[in-house]
Amino acid sequence: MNVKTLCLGFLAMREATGYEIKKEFEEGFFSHFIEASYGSIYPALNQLAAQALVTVREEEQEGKPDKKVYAITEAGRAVLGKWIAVVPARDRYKSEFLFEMMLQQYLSREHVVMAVETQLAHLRSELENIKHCRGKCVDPGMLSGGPDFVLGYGETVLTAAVSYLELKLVELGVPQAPSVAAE
Amino acid sequence: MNVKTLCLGFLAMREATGYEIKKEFEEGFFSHFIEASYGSIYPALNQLAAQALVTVREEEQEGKPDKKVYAITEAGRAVLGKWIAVVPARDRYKSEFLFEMMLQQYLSREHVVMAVETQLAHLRSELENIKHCRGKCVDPGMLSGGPDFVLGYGETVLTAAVSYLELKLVELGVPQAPSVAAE
DNA sequence: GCCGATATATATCCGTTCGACATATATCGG
DNA sequence: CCGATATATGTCGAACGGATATATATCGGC
Repeated sequence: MNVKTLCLGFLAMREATGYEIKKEFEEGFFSHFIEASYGSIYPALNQLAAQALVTVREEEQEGKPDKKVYAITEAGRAVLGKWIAVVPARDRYKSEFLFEMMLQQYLSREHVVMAVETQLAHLRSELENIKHCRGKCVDPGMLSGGPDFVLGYGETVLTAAVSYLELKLVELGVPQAPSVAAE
Repeated sequence: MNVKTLCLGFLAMREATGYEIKKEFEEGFFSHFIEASYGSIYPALNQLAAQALVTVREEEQEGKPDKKVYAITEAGRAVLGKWIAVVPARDRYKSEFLFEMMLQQYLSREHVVMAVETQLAHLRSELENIKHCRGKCVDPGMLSGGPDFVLGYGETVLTAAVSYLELKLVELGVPQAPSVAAE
């Protein structure tokens, strides 16, 4: 599933600029399971426009740089249906944290504790983000099933991970869960 | 955390060939949170050897291709400690499955059910793999903390995901969980 | 008041990495 | 006997990530 498909999929929900897409891939509904850099988003949008799967509308702004707003076309919606109707590939998961934990014997106890606490902070901030996304989700005529399903999945998995690490911190002899504010 | 570090980290546990490293990244202890292709593993091993962080021993075999067995050096263990003693970066997670679920409205109900069942099969096979790894883990003088911690983390997260999807399948009106043999 | 940091916005560059392919041999099942 | 699978190393092109460049406006701190 390449960046072109990801951008087209996002534009199927609402029109946006390249900058906004990147931001939403970092903070929005898609942030838990999608990653893409400017270096791949901007070329992808150009290609989509060249194939007439999206339209571009240049808007001049005062005090801010001009922007190019991309919107999906009917042809775009049609090919999107084809591009995503494939047997989903295995999830891909990479974790520096677990790699370090695997090689604990090469690290000091202090570093291990720090790494676990860092990971906990990351997981908790993602959980916060999901709650925030749920808040945005209720009012608009939002496609109900999709986001709900996806946010629930993320919430379930992250909550389980947090519980596991909190337990492990106790086993490591760390006083108490330093509350949510320990970012 | 680049492929060079990953290979060095693996070789810190036992000596191996490039082929074996790739296999273990797919099936072994590291498989749940590490990915690397031949196209990056073989060049990485050559670089590690050039820096004298690993040694190479060429072994001729009958009926099989010759192999190059890589083993970490003392210098290698020293730099490994430095390379992994960094604040771990955020986990990276990409999921075609969740992307498709987000865009359910562009898919048929049959496809959604198929996608969920495929995902369930993937998760269950990973869980099986973890159990299998635990089996291998007990007897050798294996570094106890590391693998245990990591396998437990994976087990926790995967189990939570499986439960969530089983529930969603019922909500989708799919008769019954088609047992573990539904790969 | 000015200086640095942050936000908005697009774009390109280089290095890393992936996925597919090439090569070679041996075994196993239909 | 033929194709698939396993062992083993390696390369190549395309995709991709991370950093940087460019331009402007605002906001907070000293």
